[in-house]
Amino acid sequence: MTDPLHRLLGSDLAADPAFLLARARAVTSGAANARLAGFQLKVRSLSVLWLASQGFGPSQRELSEFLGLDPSQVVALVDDLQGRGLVERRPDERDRRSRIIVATEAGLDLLEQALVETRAAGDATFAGLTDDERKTLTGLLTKVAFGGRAAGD
Amino acid sequence: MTDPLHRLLGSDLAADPAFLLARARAVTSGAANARLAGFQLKVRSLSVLWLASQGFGPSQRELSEFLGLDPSQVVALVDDLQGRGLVERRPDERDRRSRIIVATEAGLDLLEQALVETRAAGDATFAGLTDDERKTLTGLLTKVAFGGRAAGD
DNA sequence: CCCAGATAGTTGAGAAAGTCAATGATTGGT
DNA sequence: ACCAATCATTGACTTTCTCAACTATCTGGG
Repeated sequence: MTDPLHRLLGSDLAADPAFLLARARAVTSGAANARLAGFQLKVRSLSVLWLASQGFGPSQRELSEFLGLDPSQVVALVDDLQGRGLVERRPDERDRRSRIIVATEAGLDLLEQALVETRAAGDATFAGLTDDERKTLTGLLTKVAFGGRAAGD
Repeated sequence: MTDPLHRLLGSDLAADPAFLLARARAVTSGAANARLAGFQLKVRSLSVLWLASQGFGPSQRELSEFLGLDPSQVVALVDDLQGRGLVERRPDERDRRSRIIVATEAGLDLLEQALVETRAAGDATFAGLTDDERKTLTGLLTKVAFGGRAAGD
């Protein structure tokens, strides 16, 4: 085996869900980031842009909580996207402390192109799975990622 | 809903496997790290200790590749564990460039205690899943994490 | 109305993690 | 014996994470 991975696949660690999660995430986001590099985006910034483009009008706090990021990280992310004219910070009429993040036309355009790339990256990294398996995987991951607050709850 | 997560669960992002992987990983490793704090360990260092304790005698390069880390990160990890007397760097008789990492008695003791904690953390974070679902999840994750080089190949 | 306490966003500092190039020792092939 | 490749290590540098502070604003109780 020129492949040192093979040997350690028999370890108990290799069967640990937390470890597998970490490695799978590294693989997928690495691949996605590589494909997004041309757009000056990463999965992080793309996620913000994406959420800003579907009519939800998320506040920064909502982004922070949904993405699992510190509020200050969201500030940096939005600063960057706004500086490039991809999103806007709009006032929230109900709460003047809050800012609503919404994608601009340019943001929507870029998003559309970027999603083509990430879908390609996803197809590559999930190539070993059938369509059914992918659905199963996303279902299970949703439960883990949102502590049971899945669609059915 | 006091819970802002709920609203954004309907977004396309919420159905994206790469995003779910990132969030699920953040949840699980966050919980595990919290439980490991008392041992001055994190999932990273525990993984090294674990792999060093099962008779595989991994070299640092193997650790680096298996864990998906830069070799220099492994140096730091092993330095720390070795400095605390939990692992040793042994010469590889076949290749004197290489160092074999193996857990000490103290390392094995600590590992045993630490694994109790991580199992508890795992039970908590995967509480929403049945045993069958957990098996399915680890199977699918293995394929993603190791690009198809799973047990059966 | 006014106050107290909580919350949204922002800033800045410091720790941890990730990336990359260079180096010395060693290996294997020719 | 030589040369390219490999392993571990170091150091520099960037990115990401985590926290504490601060301002502006909201909410609920008197």
